[in-house]
Amino acid sequence: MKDCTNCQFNLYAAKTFNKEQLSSMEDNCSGKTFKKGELIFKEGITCSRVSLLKEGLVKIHMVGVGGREQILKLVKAPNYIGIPNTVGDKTYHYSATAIEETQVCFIGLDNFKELLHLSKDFAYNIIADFCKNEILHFRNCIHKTQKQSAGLLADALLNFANNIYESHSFTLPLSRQEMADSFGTSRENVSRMLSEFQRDGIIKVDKKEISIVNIKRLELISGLG
DNA sequence: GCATTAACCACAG
DNA sequence: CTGTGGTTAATGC
Repeated sequence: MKDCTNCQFNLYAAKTFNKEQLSSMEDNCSGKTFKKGELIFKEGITCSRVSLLKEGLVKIHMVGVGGREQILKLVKAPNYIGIPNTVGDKTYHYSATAIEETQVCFIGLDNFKELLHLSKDFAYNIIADFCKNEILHFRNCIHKTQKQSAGLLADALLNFANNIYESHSFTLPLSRQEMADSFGTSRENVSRMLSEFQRDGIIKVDKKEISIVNIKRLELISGLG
């Protein structure tokens, strides 16, 4: 029934697996589709598996000070989500929610470990991914503490345009509140800034439809902070 | 002082 | 859930 041969994770990280190893993977993974807004895993519960994001877009979020929600990052398929929760106390330290129709494949922890032992390339790819992520997080950390909200909003819009949708026009998958939760401002501020960007001819906004008119200006705002 | 930035509140679609 | 307007507090010329 299941066939992991053409799973993008084989191409992405584990293309060295042989037939037997693949069939072990096939026996031990299970796929599930999540609709926009559906929770994939929740902060606080026990973690016993790794999630492979095969299709879609997910927000990684965590409850912060005073119950305030913080969106840490968006993850686009194909990617792993939740591996850091599989070590130590094996508890999810953050939640993942689908913000677009999303397909996830779960693989049991023991099986995952076995695969790590089986393939150096597989293991190395995961480490490489983590390294990239940590550096990204350092950069993000600096931005969030040193930039003011207009710069952060510009960053967010550029991220959608350049990395997530690879287009100057896109539909925001997040509400204004969620945008605010991404970089620690108020939803009012996000509304206002989007209006201002539009007024200044930098973007065009129609509800959640965004198109970037003047990307140079946006980059300038992002750079100025 | 005066300007800027942003949070909080209230109210209208 | 959004967009606006008023108000207030903090910070920096």
